[in-house]
Amino acid sequence: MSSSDPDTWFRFVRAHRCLIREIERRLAAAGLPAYAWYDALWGLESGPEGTRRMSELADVMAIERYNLTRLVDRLEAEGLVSRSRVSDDGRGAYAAITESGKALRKKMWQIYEGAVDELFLSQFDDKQQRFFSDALERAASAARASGRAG
Amino acid sequence: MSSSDPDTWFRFVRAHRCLIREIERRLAAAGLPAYAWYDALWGLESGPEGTRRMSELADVMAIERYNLTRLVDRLEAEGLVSRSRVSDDGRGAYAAITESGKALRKKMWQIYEGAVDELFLSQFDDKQQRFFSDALERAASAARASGRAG
DNA sequence: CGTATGTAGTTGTAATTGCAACTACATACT
DNA sequence: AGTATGTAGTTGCAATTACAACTACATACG
Repeated sequence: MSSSDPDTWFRFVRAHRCLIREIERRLAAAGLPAYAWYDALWGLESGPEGTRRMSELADVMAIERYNLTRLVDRLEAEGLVSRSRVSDDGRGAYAAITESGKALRKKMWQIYEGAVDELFLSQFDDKQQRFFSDALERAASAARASGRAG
Repeated sequence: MSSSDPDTWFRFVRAHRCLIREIERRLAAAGLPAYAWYDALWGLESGPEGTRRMSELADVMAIERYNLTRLVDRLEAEGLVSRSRVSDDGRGAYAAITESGKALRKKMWQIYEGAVDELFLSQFDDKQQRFFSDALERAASAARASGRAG
């Protein structure tokens, strides 16, 4: 059964927009950069040695590679990230988070986590959160799988 | 309680991105316009007489007004929407969906609904969906309220 | 009435994102 | 080795989105 009540979907989309917007607002109010930067910094810091291949990072962040190229350009220009070559694959590039990048991420996290707790996580109890979390992960894989298949 | 496990949040964001990406991919594959157009068309069609004030539509869609202006410009250029003045408020403008706009929305919905059912709604049973739907709505209002206040 | 302040919508311009094409290298197959 | 095909990453350029400033009108209040 399930299906056929798309209202849950529309609420999902609206909640996402409102939450991101409020998080951006709070970050900006604190003089911090946009959400997307956090995402990239965490994508790196959560990888081995704070380092990932470009394509791997794009995959973790679920964004397109050509967008990542320029995002990393901007982060690198601010000294938050550094690039290097991959030794065994002449095509490849690594991005690594710098100390300065780690410090910024931490600072952003103070604002970001507060907003997520207050506005989002507080709506669920632990059990609901676990269920929800798994369902979302299934949805994401289904979407990825469908995209790869055609 | 709850809180302090932001993983659910990150899965939420990733699921949103993957799903939107896959929906866009399917729409493009069917030669149809982007997701944002659907959103605006439905925002209008779901209003009284298929009409809304610009600011009301922006609010329903949870996007910024200055972005809506140009989105409606594009829709109007394609004959999907028409604009008119508000009689009792000289500042205001209405947007209304046209027959051609309704037809396109319907066509897009065939693709869109299929993707939402298959990839998203199928992850929940009815009860979970109801709970989840309510929690998302609470989160969205909390975010909006917080934005208006501080 | 006349001025101050607020709201609706738009516009100029900068930043970001999306698409298609490109370079450089890797892998597979002859 | 030599050619064909695939992958990683980047770049040019068009489309979209974000921010700040603006026009036009409304509302409040002297």
